Amino acid sequence: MEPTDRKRPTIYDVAREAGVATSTVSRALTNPGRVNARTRDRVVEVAQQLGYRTNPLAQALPSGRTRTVALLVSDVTNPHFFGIIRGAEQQTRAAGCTLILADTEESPDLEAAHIERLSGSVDGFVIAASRMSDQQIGELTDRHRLTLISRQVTGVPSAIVDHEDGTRQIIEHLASLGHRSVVYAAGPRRSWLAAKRWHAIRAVTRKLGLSATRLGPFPPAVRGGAAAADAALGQGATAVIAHNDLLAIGMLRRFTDREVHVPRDISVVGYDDIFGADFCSPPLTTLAGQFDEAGRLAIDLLLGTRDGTRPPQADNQVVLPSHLVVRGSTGRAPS
Amino acid sequence: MEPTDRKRPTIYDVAREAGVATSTVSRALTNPGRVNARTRDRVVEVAQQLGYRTNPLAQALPSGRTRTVALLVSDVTNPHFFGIIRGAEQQTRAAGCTLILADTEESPDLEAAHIERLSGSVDGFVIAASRMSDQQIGELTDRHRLTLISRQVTGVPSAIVDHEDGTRQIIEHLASLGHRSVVYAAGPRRSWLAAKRWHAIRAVTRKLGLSATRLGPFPPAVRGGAAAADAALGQGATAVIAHNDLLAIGMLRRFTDREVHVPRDISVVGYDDIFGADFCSPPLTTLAGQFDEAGRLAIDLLLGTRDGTRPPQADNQVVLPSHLVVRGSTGRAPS
DNA sequence: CTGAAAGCGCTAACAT
DNA sequence: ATGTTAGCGCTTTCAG
Repeated sequence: MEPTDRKRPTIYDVAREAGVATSTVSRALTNPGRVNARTRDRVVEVAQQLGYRTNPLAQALPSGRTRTVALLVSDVTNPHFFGIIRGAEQQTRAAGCTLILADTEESPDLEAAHIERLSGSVDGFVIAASRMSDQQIGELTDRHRLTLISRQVTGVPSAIVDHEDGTRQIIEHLASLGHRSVVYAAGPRRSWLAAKRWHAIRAVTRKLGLSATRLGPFPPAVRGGAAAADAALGQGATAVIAHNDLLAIGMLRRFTDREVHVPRDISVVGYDDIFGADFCSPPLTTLAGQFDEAGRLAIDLLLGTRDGTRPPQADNQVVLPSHLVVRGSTGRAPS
Repeated sequence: MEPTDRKRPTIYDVAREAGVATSTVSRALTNPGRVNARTRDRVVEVAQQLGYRTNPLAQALPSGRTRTVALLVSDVTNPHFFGIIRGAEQQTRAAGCTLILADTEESPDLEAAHIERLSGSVDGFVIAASRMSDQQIGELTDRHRLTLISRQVTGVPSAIVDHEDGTRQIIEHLASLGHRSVVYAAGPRRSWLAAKRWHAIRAVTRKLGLSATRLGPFPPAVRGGAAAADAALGQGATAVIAHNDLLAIGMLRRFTDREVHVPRDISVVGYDDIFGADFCSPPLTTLAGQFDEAGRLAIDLLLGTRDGTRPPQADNQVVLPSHLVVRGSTGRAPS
């Protein structure tokens, strides 16, 4: 009976106890099949009874594989990212890896800084709603493994929720209620999504013979809603599409304050179907998508662990379906 | 001009280029002051121009310091943790460290599993709203560095928001509105907070001559609200204190469905002042606390980086102030 | 199939 | 103040 060592046992301890070389222990533990079944069993058993735990750092140093991935989000307190975070966390864990979460505070520089800092400690990056330019992202790709969420860049794997078809659903819904024009309360200037959404709105409205106006940009947060609401009112809008639910909720509040009745006087639509969209007043009509699935997919794409059940998309740019959830914030256009 | 090496430069490259030993480079970079100012400058400059980045893994292996901490939360999608997560993330970054986020899904076993898995890759753990028993936590403390949020265990550093004084504020508010009895819609059985809150409610109601009833436990989520609301109604309650805002919001919705008018027929109070508490219908009266500060403090306590401006508390058990935010969900007791 | 030995990039005594 | 020299715990050729 040896004295109970305070430190964790290493492969040396296991090797000695099992009467084999450390290399055999290493193989038995990480590469079974390349070692005799009997020896492997012995090693595993000894490791087990010694309470051996592999040291992830020591493992990562020679191999270069850290079994860790980083998820960068532009704002951890934005409920929009919940689904993404949870999905990514689950899938990372399922792959036996660890997730590092970093908040980039809507700043492309902070994004780059985080990547710089973490490179070397992680196997790859998932960037949600990146604020970097296509070029910056392109340069990063040949230096690091990375996948994108809610952003598409040629040659970079990504998972997004279908904004084009979704926008069509929104516009058709408004048109069916008799609205002849829509106003878009835009998100940040650097936001790829904001540009895409506006683009889609223009395309669909044109096709259906509606008119579209863009206002903003506004901060994609509840506090951005007041200015957006006022601007929309100033335009005499009958229907406004907010860049996201946060902004939409902020607008709802402002309308209430100004005694503008939604949806009697004006209809409001958001994007994302975040936590709260169903219990704000009135409940928000919004475009829902499976963001948790996007989080999972992004990890799969990064780790190369996608199961075969899904057909591989061209260029690994996955587009997830979206659907409009109609609630109380949209109604017939005022006559 | 050397060929542009594809791999990152190491201290060996820097040492060679600067004409010093690797140990000097190491010191110059991590322990300036223990090296001649001139040599240090040279080393730093060479490192800079070579684009040298220290490899965190290699640094962690011999030193044992990973400069990484893990934050365990019971549910990443619960807005209650936003502030905590953001605060912890900020403070971790400020200390030059990295934060790992793990979701424990309300399970004490998953908590333990995460700790087991991450031990060795992190310098310590911050556990928010731990579901583990005092004993389990106690055992962990002599194996790992750890601090607690929203939980107190003797001998373990922690940061909590004052629930006792907060509960007093809640009860006095209700009493001032003429309520003579309160119902507590309890959280999970394993929740330390749920026990504490009920304890505080009993103490304060007794002192003020009100009566108190406990219902539940209910899942601390919006979906738990229906059952809680029905139970409260069954008790003929005039005022109900929900375990947290999620549950309170769920109750609000159920009351609306059942055409029970809040606050005319029944008053509702929550805890935490989460995202959404101000725009649900009616807006929720709730106990607010600085959870981002709790997150920051927990990291400080863990890393030993607390600035001296705050007086050290006994046993490092910090209690943050709380205050009641009165909104539309509370009103005079029905007569 | 297994063992010996050389690192991975950095730190930390111990010398000088 | 700086250089020398062992490691940290694990992986991975390369032999056998």
